[in-house]
Amino acid sequence: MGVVERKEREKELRSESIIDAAERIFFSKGFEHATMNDVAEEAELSKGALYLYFHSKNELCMAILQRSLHILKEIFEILQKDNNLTGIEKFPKLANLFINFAKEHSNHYDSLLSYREHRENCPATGKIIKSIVEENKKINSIISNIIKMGQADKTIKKDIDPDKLSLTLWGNFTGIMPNSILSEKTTLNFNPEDIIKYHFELFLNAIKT
Amino acid sequence: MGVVERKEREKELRSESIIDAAERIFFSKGFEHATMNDVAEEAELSKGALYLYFHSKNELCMAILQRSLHILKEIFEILQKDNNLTGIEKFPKLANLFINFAKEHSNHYDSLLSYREHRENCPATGKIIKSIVEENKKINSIISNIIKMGQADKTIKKDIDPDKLSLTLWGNFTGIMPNSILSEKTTLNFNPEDIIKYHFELFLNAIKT
DNA sequence: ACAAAATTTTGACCATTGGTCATTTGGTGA
DNA sequence: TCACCAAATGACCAATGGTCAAAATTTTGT
Repeated sequence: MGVVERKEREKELRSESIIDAAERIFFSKGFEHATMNDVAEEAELSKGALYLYFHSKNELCMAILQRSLHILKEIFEILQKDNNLTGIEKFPKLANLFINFAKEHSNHYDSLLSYREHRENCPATGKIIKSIVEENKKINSIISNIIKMGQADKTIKKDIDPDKLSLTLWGNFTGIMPNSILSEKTTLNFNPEDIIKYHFELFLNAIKT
Repeated sequence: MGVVERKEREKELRSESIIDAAERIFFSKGFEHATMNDVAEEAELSKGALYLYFHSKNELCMAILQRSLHILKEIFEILQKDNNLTGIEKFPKLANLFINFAKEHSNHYDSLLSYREHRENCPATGKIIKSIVEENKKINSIISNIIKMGQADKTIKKDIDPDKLSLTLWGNFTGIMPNSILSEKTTLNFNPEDIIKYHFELFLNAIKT
């Protein structure tokens, strides 16, 4: 009698399908202009039902963010597992992968940047926030591991702190690119891609043996 | 008969006093929870009047952001003008100044990070946005100049691109620190300060002659 | 000094929307 | 068939960003 189990599964599915709907709506109309009614309609549910699965519009947004982190993590994971590259060779690949992610999943990339915007109302104890923190940890640990591999294969300096460098890079990813939005490309006509690559180039010189 | 001039001046003053009020309200209640009525009351005006000076709540927020950039620019400017330091010596000072700014003007610092959030509804042709772009340009040019000075006094490598490096650093400032919020300090117990300093340390090694 | 004209300010009003909850629906087990 | 319960509904509410016709205030012309 797996009724309970089935119901649980169905609840999970419904939850996912709401996030699917939210992605379609938020990504097409933009978070601000999308209403919960829109999402409800797209999910073929009533508005009230949404609130059985998510506490607020913001939390729904955080669920999307969680997916974004997950996608990115999967991408980095492939690089981490690649045995044909040395640590230092993997290093600039991180930049490429991130830039590609930003291009190919531009909506999900955007959702990453809206973290501060939507974090507020979501309880830190909630499943979604916990999951986000978890994915974030994993991403940092992947980057950190790649650096450690480089130290093991002697292509990266021993005195580099992998954890600190990992956080530094992650900060860059989420800082440099959106910043290029601020400068409106009027200042200089470098695109964010150039800047990230340049950044990695400098770092490369600083860390390679 | 300087009536027109006087009126213009008064309009400017009123506009500034509205921004003053908005800062007090937004900084104490938070942007989301502050209402235009709150601001109006604080500014001793009716709500309708606010809209004679600012197109929207978001634009009012951008006016605060403009002030934030201005403050930061002034701070960097002092460093730029210091004749007792070499270029490379000024370099890590940038990090310190920014960290101090974030600490001492934490509300204004926060407002910087909300750029993406509030940019949307503001017309790019508006005075405020133009002013923001202007301040941003100046900040980048100050950083860039400091690097050039370092190249002139031979303390920084000639083959470093000052503009690119400037953008890279600016991206860091606005990326690493907020990112530490995301990681909720659970991952590792480095504070953002450590990370920014570490970042600069690495860069220092990459750029010094 | 006064009134017409122009400018600035007001605040009641509107439309929208995030979120709630009493009620209904529909599947489950006996 | 019926009692039970979780899931879903959608009318409803409160809050608020923004509007605009009317009022208040200031300036101008005589």
